[in-house]
Amino acid sequence: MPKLTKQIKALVTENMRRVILEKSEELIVRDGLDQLTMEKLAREAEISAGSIYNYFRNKDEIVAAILESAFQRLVAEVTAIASGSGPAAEQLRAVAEFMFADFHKVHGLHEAVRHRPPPLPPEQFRINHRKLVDAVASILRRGGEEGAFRPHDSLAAASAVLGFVREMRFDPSDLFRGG
Amino acid sequence: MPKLTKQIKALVTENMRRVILEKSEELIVRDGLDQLTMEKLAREAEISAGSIYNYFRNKDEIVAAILESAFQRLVAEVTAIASGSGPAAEQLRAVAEFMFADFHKVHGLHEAVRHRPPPLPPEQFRINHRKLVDAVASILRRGGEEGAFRPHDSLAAASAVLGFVREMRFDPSDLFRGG
Amino acid sequence: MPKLTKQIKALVTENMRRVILEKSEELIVRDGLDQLTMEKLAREAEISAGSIYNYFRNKDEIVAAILESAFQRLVAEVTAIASGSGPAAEQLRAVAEFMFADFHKVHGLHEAVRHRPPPLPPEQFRINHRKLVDAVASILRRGGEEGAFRPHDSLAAASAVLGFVREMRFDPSDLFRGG
Amino acid sequence: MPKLTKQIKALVTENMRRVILEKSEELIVRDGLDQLTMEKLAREAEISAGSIYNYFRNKDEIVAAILESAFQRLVAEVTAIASGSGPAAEQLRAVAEFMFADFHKVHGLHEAVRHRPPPLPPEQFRINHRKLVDAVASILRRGGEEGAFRPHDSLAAASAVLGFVREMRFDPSDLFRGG
DNA sequence: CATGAATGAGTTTTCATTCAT
DNA sequence: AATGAATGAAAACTCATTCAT
Repeated sequence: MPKLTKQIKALVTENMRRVILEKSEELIVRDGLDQLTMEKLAREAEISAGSIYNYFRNKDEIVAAILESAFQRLVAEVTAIASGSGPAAEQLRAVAEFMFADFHKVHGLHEAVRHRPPPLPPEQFRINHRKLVDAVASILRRGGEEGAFRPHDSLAAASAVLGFVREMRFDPSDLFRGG
Repeated sequence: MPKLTKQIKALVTENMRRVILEKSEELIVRDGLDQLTMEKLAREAEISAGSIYNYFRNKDEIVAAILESAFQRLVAEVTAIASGSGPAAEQLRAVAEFMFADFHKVHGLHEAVRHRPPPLPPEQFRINHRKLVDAVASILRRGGEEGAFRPHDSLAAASAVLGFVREMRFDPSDLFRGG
Repeated sequence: MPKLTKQIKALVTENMRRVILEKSEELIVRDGLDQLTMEKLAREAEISAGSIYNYFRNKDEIVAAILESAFQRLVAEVTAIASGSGPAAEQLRAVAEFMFADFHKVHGLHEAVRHRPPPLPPEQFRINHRKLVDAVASILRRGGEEGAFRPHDSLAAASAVLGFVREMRFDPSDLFRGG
Repeated sequence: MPKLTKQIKALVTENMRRVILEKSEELIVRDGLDQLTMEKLAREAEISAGSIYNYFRNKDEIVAAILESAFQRLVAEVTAIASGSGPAAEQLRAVAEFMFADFHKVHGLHEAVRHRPPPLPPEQFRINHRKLVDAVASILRRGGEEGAFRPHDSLAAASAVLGFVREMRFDPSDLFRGG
């Protein structure tokens, strides 16, 4: 029993953490980081403000966890696409489509958080970002070999692709109108 | 005398505004918008916190002024490059180089401010951003005519270029290493 | 338990609100509204300044609550006297006595607050004030019927009575010395 | 010349003081005491904020001077009426009419100022107020002798009269409608 | 004397975090 | 663990008063 109880407790705890993170992310994406108060988060997660501190040491830890998880989600998805089969051009389109929906959020989160003392561990960010670039680069490289893309520096091109997608969110409606 | 005095005062005032804006920008770029306190700004500008209010109605007005001025600086420079003579490819490189140094700051400012209530007038931002895209697009278009660039949708391509430059700042050191 | 706990909490909360209001009123009456700071009030109520905001949204809400409650107290008492039995002359004396002690405070509060933006809802004030005038007028009317008072316009006379009492506080010691 | 110059200067100074007082009074009556800032007053009096301090030691001194002067105006007028000829009943009506217009202002000022540290010299206020009561009382007394008024305690009655007039301003429109 | 920018103390309000229950 | 009131450290902004020019 004690063992089982412990496991259950761990599950409940993990679930609680997840709920808190999800609500936080939702609120940050919707209203911005500086509009996120512990009270608001507590209300949204349907617990008390004090209880949050049973699951996270402080607010910064929550934000860090969100960033990490959101970025990992993105990296995982893009990596999965890249390691699938099919023509590189198709994969690139798939990546763009997914990122267009999700990258926005992830990078919005990161921007929101870039300048906080202490700056959230940039190392982790670097690693994740590099994985992302690498995944896209691998698609581009393969596309080059397939003859689908012109010769290029695939890392630089990957950055261009990522940057392009990010740029879209500023005003997608204005673009693609010919010119 | 009164006339002269008035002119001098106006100069001093204008200078004070400039100093405050410069210091604010510096601090925001360095530490982020939510780390900018009036006290800190006052210390940096070597005046008292209360004095700032002789030059700006409130904090938001300062931020708005910074954004506007920084963006205008960027737009002005890029537009100047675009309207110069010389091969499009050269101009594009010049734009990229300038933006690589400056865009970072400008867009960092904007990101820092994007989620704040009340959001700085987005209309003005749209207008400036559009000017930027247009300037780059005009270079690309001319480059197309010159045969330097492949056929493309120049507005979309301009976005890609801008996005590319923006992306660089995440980790420029990692890129351009071949691939 | 939760139910009981909730009830107790509600009681404690209500008590806290009452304490805050009482102290505020005391301070306003003693030192005037513009001498009432949240810090001073907190000290007096033996809590922290921040805690007050658990019970009232802001300072204005406190002032409004005080005014409303103080005026209602007065109106209730005077109405009670007026609706009792006994000769009108006696009632009038009772009203005057009570008001002499209390009206001072109530109107002091109102005076203190009359010129503040935003002015507390004047409609509520009008309603309360009218109830007061009506209560006194009813006494006077009955006194007229009883032959205790000369014929008069009872609303106007009620105003005179109220005004008389109010005037007293300026210098009660000087009056009633014959003349 | 020095003598003449000195006189002229004195006149100018006196005029300046008058202007400042008039504007202050105007602003206090219109917006309330706590809305009166030195900057606002300076703007209204068409001088600079700093200059005011050449004519008054500080803000409190201005307020005190206003009160004194306003009250004296009232006392002077009422005393003049009381010492005139004509039936007491007429005089009483004249007093009421004048006060209805002016008392409001004067007492509004006093209320606005009653609770300030240091409390403006209450002694002066007492003296003025007593003069006012006396003037009205003298009318009432003479009216008694003339047989126009019933026998009464004239000091107390004077207070009633003054209070009645003061009361009017709360809601004159509602009164005198019969009852 | 006039000016008006500079000051700095003071005020309201917010919010992450703690802790008694 | 859960709760939610208490705290206290900011933060933005105001304003009477001073003082160099």
